[in-house]
This record gives sequence, C-alpha cells and structure tokens, in this order.
Amino acid sequence: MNQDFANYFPIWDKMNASQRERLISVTEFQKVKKGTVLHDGSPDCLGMLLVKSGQLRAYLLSEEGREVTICRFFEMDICLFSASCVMPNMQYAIFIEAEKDTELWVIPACLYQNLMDESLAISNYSHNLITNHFSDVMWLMEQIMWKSFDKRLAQFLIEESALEDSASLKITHEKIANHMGTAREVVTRMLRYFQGEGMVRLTRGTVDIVDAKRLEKLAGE
Amino acid sequence: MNQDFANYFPIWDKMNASQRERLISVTEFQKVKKGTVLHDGSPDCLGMLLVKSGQLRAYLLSEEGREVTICRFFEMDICLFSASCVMPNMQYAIFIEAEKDTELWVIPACLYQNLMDESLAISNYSHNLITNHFSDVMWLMEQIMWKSFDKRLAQFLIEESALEDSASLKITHEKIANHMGTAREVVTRMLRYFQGEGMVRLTRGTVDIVDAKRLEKLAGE
DNA sequence: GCCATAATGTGACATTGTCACGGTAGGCAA
DNA sequence: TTGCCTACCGTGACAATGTCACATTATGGC
Repeated sequence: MNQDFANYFPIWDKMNASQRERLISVTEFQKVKKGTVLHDGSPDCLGMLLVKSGQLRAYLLSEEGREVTICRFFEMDICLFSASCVMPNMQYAIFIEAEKDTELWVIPACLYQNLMDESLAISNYSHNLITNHFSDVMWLMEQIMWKSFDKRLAQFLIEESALEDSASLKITHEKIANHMGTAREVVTRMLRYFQGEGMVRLTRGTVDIVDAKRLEKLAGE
Repeated sequence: MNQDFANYFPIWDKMNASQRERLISVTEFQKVKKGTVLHDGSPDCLGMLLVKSGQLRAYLLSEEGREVTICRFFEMDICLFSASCVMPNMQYAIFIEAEKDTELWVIPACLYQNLMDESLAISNYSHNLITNHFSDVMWLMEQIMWKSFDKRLAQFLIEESALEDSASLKITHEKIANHMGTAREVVTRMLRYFQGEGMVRLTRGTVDIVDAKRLEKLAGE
C-alpha cells in the first residue's frame, strides 16, 4: 500500500523519510459504498481525504434539508473540507458524501498540521489546494448570483454528461435539485420546458440529452 | 514609516532582517479617497493590501452591473483578493474599492510569494488569512442560499449600525442593494414594509433604526 | 428661488420558490 | 400474474423576489 499511496499523494517526493513514515503510519485506507456520508458538518476533524477511485461530493445543507453541491472530488483529488484543523474558522457546516463506491485514504488533520508546520513544500501545497477550493466556491457564487436557472441547468446537464461520458443521465429530478440548491418542482418544470423544446427526453429516473449543441449554447450565454 | 508598518504587519516579528528589508523596500504607502477602485477585476497582480485606517470592500460585479459585497477590510486587515499570485487560479473577477478615505500599504505579491517560499511562518500566516477569507465567503453563501431577503436585510441594517456605531444610517437604497446583490426596488420595497411595521424610519439617504430589537430578532430567525 | 440630479416610489410583469396534492411506473411478494 | 408499495414525477395556485419603465420628489449649488 505504501507504494500505492505514494503514487496518489502528489507531494510524496517532496517529503523526507521521517515525514513519510509518520504519514503512512496514521493514514487509513477506506472503501465506502455509494451514498455513505463521510462528514456530517460536525466540527470534529476527520482529516483530509485523498481519493483513490470513485467520487465524493461536498455540499451545504440547510436546516430545511435543502442541499447545494459546493465541490466534487475525483481520483487523486484531496478534499480539505473535512479537515477543520487545516481550515480553521470554519463556522459553516459542510457535508461530504460518496457519490459512487469510493476508495480513499483519510489523513488525520492533526498530523498534517504538524507536517505543514515543519515543511514549506507541504505548507505551500496546502495553500494551493485551498485556493483551488476557494476558486471553485467563488465560481459557484458567480453562477448562482448572476445566471438564470435555465442556463445553470443546461450547464449542469452538459457537465454531468461529460462526467459520465454518456448522453443518457441516470439521475432523478430530486438529485439535480440537490446539486443546484433548488427544489425538485423547479427542476421538473424546467426539464419539461427543455423537453418541449426538443433538447432532452425524459423518462423515469433518466434525462436523455437530445440536442447537446443547443444546451451548450444556452449554458454559455 | 518602518516602525509604523511593523506595528500593523502582524508577523513582522517572525521575519528576519533580510526579509524585513526587502518587504519595506518594495511596499508602497497610499492614501486613497472614498470611492476609489483599487482593483477592477483584471488579472494583473496588484498585491496584498494592508489597511492602516479606513475601510475597503471586495465585491463581485456581474456583466449587467449588479454587485454583491464579499468581504470588508478594516484597520490591520489584509486583503488577498488583489493578489492573484498568492491566490492562483482565480478565474473570477473581483473588485476592491475604498468605502471610506483609506490609508493602506500595498505589498507586491511577487515579493510576498518569495517570502512565502522561504518562510514557514509567512506561509502559514497566509494560509490562515486565506481560510479566513474562505470562511467569510462560505458564510455569505449560506446566507444567500438559505435566508429570505427580509432576514438578510434586517441583518445588514443591524451590522451596519454596529459598524457605524449609530442607529441612523447614511446610506441609499442603491448602496444597500449593491451590498446584498439585489435590485434597488427590492430594497425599497422591503424597507417600506419595515417602516410600515415601525422598525425603521426612512428619509432621503438615511435609514433610521427605530426598533433594533425586532430587527435583530428577524435577522436571527 | 430655480434647476439639475440623485434618490425614491410604483405598477405590471417575469422568474423562481413553496405547498399540497394527485398520478404513475416498476420492483417485489404472494 | 396480480396487486401493492414506494420512489418518482406532474400540476396548479400562490408567495417571494427580480425586472422594467416610468413618475415623482428631495437637496445642494447657483
């Protein structure tokens, strides 16, 4: 597993033997099923998550149960939202779940904090990770603030299609709503409009993209 | 000025002589008038802004000219949004303006980047700054996503009142709208409702808070 | 006092969110 | 095969917020 971890951890080669050893000794490998909630917004410090395979989703959850996806993590991505020690002053409650069956390593944040305090390479790397997360969030904020819902939905469908590498998306209206931070009815309404316009075809539990070009055009406006 | 800067720069005492000298030699002191736009979203790297006195505001600006305040900076605060080198991958366009006459130091980001690369203290400090900014943005996101406009407006009035240390706010509906990312008419409408309920009193260019308790209650719901 | 201008007021409409249902497909047990 | 249960979807009425095109009014500077 050491070699395996080394291949996935981007700054392995910038660490010394002692650091590698400490990291390996406390890092835990996990396999989780699709739907598993890895972090539930509580302020405890689970640690950083390094994805080996599968897919994670970080989202906000309102008191009324409404969700909005903040960020997604794929192979070799590192998620810091679960490491409140590395990201102090997190007043907000963030949730993380597996969108697919996922293999990942959990790196305890307290150790990582130590490594950061002694290694510039590691400190700068985290710095970089955080600004990446930051950038994602700012981008999302702009989308939510300035783009109308039809354009955002078109964009979501296009992205999801690229992600799954298929024009036939196995996803419910409810899930789409949870990604986008809105209500199911709103998604249904707009999908129905899209269908009327011949851009998608709807069946129970799936959205088939019929006119990708037009959706892309709409998304890009 | 050296001593002055040292008093305002939080990690001065964690830097060595060489670092201090380089920092001082490139840092520029500026006085800007209220309303000055210090950073206009272009990707050039102005640098970090350290506020000596006054007040800055970072905001997003849509293509249609709509604004929303992301973050505010006061005495001794450091603003990183203007330093794209320190916060790489900033695809988004952020604007920074002086909300009051402001004295500040501009620390060129390229130098700061160098310092970060050689000093753990500085790297970790920036790390901390960024997570603070991040936290602000996430908090804002939650507010925008889950709180209805009346509550957000009540909260804004309360905060503004605390900031100015006065129950009589000299602010136009337009400015409030720009802070909150909405349209003037929407602010007018809600303020009128607040007035009808006896929570505020409106005159041209001012909002007088009459029933702070009730506003606070509304804001906190 | 007059005027230019910024600030505010207003009504009609579009979009999005909320609510309370009712309908329906599809898997599963008997 | 049949019936049933449940997750998923459809719908209409309404509320909240955003958009637009104006009308009206206060204020500072002359």
